[in-house]
Amino acid sequence: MRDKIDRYAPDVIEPKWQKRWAASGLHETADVADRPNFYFVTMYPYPSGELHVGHWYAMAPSDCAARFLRMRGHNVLFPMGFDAFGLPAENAAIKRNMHPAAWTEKNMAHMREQFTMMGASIDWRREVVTCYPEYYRWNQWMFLRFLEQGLAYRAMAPVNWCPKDQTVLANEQVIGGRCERCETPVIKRDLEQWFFRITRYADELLRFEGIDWPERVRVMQTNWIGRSEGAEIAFDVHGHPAEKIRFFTTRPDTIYGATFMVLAPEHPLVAKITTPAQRREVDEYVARARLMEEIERTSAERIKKGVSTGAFAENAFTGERIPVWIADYVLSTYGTGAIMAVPAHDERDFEFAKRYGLEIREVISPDGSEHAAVAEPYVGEGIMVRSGPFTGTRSEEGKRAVAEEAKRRGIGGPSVIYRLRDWLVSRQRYWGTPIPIIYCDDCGMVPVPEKDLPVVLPRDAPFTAEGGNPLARVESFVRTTCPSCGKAARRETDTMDTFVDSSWYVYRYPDPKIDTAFMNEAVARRWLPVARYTGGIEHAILHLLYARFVTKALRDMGYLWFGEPFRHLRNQGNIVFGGRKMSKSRGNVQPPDEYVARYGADTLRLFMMFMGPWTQGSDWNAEGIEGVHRFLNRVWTIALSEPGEGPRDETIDRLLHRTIAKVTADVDAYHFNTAIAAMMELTNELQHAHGPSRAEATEKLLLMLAPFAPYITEELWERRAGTDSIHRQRWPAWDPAMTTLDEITLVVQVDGKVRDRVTARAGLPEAELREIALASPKAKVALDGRTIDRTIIVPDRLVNIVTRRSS
RNA sequence: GCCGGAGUGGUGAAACUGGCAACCACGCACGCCUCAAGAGCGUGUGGGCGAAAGUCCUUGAGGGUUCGAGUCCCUCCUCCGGCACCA
Repeated sequence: MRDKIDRYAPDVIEPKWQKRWAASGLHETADVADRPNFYFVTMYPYPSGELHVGHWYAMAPSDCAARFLRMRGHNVLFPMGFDAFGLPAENAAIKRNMHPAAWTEKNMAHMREQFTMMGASIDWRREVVTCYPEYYRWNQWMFLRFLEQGLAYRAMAPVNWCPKDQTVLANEQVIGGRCERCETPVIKRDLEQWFFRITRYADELLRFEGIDWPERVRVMQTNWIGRSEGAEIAFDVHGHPAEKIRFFTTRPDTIYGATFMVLAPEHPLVAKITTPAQRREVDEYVARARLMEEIERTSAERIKKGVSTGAFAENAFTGERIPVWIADYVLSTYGTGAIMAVPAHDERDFEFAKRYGLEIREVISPDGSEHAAVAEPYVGEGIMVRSGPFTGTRSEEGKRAVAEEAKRRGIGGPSVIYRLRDWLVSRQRYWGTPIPIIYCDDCGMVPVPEKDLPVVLPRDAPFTAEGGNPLARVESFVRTTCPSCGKAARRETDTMDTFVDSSWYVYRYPDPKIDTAFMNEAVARRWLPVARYTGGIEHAILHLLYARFVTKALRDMGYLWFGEPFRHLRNQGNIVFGGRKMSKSRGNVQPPDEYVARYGADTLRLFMMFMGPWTQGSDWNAEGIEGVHRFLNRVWTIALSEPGEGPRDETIDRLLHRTIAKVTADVDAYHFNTAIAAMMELTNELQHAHGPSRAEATEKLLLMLAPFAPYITEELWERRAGTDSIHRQRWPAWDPAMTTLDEITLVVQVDGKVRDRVTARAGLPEAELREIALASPKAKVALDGRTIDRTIIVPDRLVNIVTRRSS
């Protein structure tokens, strides 16, 4: 029998089924079905050229879960697309003299083939490609809506600037303070930039009610938003009656210890209040701070240096004149860019005061008594001392009381600030969505009228190594007429951050072709919001936060009926190779194709899932791939051999039910590795089984394996004369009564040490278990000379005989 | 420094609400099959002592709770990830 079976040949059967599935439309999802709809999305990739092992690790298990949900009775939409705008395409244009569009198209074509090779059950009719005008016109449409709502605005902002390439860089293009391309240290430059007002949603973004997201991601977003409660207070500046220095503090209870103030070097008041005597020193310091910003300024433990402005402010609570300094440890981008410095109760202020001989005055005491000297800052809470009318007040109460007093006096009050800053969305780059704005000398800034959308990216642009934005040099693009007055005007040449594209793409999948709205609401109502979203943990903050923000904004404008895009989120860990996360830009990608050629896609899929827990990630090491390949070979042989004659085998039947229950629970929980281990165990047992139990178990094994290894199971299903595609079958059912063992191994312990193991029938009463244990000869030996105190019985598991200590 | 996550055989790893530590694999060793190689199949494989039966030890370190701890509590160490002068 056995020798008639042909060899398992993935190189033959995989292409065969690729063709057949494409021809039969197996992966096309209907919007209306006799089963409930389920929207399952895996983060789309950047079309970097080819799918590497990291992409497989993201996709293969997700595809398995999508297929599983189909067999479990859902109508699953599992779409795919490409995050097709972005800088690497532009760099490729410069390096290889190839247009970004052509480079991107070539990469997408190759990657689509690779997805097909993988066996991913993608409905390609719904593909979304963000660099097509049909897509990005809706970025532009949204931009205009945001503008109307005050959610998009233009402001001067410091941005990352590479002096050699003469271009602005995105944050992600700044690596260790240097330009990713030429490694020149990056400096800050002030430029007019476009922002999305994400801070308007800061509070709502802190709430995660009703969504099932990993704790880790919620914590990361919460920290990123960084809510702080405290007070905002303003002090007068001596000799400048029109100016006040506003500052934020989380410790208003320490205000009587504010012996000086510090402004960020970029603070607008610096130029106004600096005294002539200090001007030169201040100017030099400010210039230096700007130049060194990225590399030095952010380095962790540097010495705090600053200079005096020569000006004085008045501490409104003590009435004292206090000097105003500038120092780069105060950030212009956080709070108001100014602080009251309380050296006795803040480590940074303490260090600064020590260095420059500024007064250090204790105002919070752990025990309520005053201390003469402050050897080191006390940052905890305590009782206010030397604090005028507040002396004797506890910190918590003092915080509130001081803030209230400031409010009463009209100089401030309680306040909440966030670390989160508005989202800078403009990029001085070609390969992105043009921002739909026109500048007219007479009318000023004019939005492009909706009827004129999309503002199409011109194909021809000068791509040169000198850098700068190629779009700004395309005269035919820049020159236009004012929509408002008709006179000659200039277009905005900045393009949008690609995170804008990805913040709403999941709303496009249900009908990517609709050209009257960003989303086909009638169709989308059947799918949205996303029931399951999977992707890399590296997107925990940026993409996932932006998508939440855009969703809330669209909801408030009446375009969406929900405020959270992703109901359920799970992140796979990273595939690490050579000590770093695998990615094209890091140059450490491992191509999957050679493994596919050698073992087939099913083996590689299975191996990806077998390596370890999916959410944990893994170091890439292909050594174990042989094991899963052997497993598929065994399945092949078993499925094509005759089961033989024999009676039903209850042990096999029970194992089968147990396996179905385990695999079901495991796939649901993304525990692919243990699901595969369970199927391997079943397979190992089936090799020695015969008769109807084996026949039934083999068929159900194939069904369970189908989401993991879609090709081999489809081929075997066909050869075993199964009807239709295996991928249209229902997931096997199990009987809970059959998931228990009929025979158990009872562990007999004496004083917690294992002394014997006895085979017994399952479900015996405690009294009987005790008798069995006491009858064990080995237990008797161990019990010799001891008095039994009590016995602990865990049904079907263990009996522990506890003896009394004899002395 | 702060916030997460994790430390288990030679390796990847498993272990439900505390109940047989190491499932399933890789690798290795020996055997079967073969002219041979590969593939396939079988047996063994945490460590110590022992010829064996057996026996003691073992989940980063140390303490604790418990009849019983990889799992719970305390202290500490190491690694990975994120944030990092955030007022």
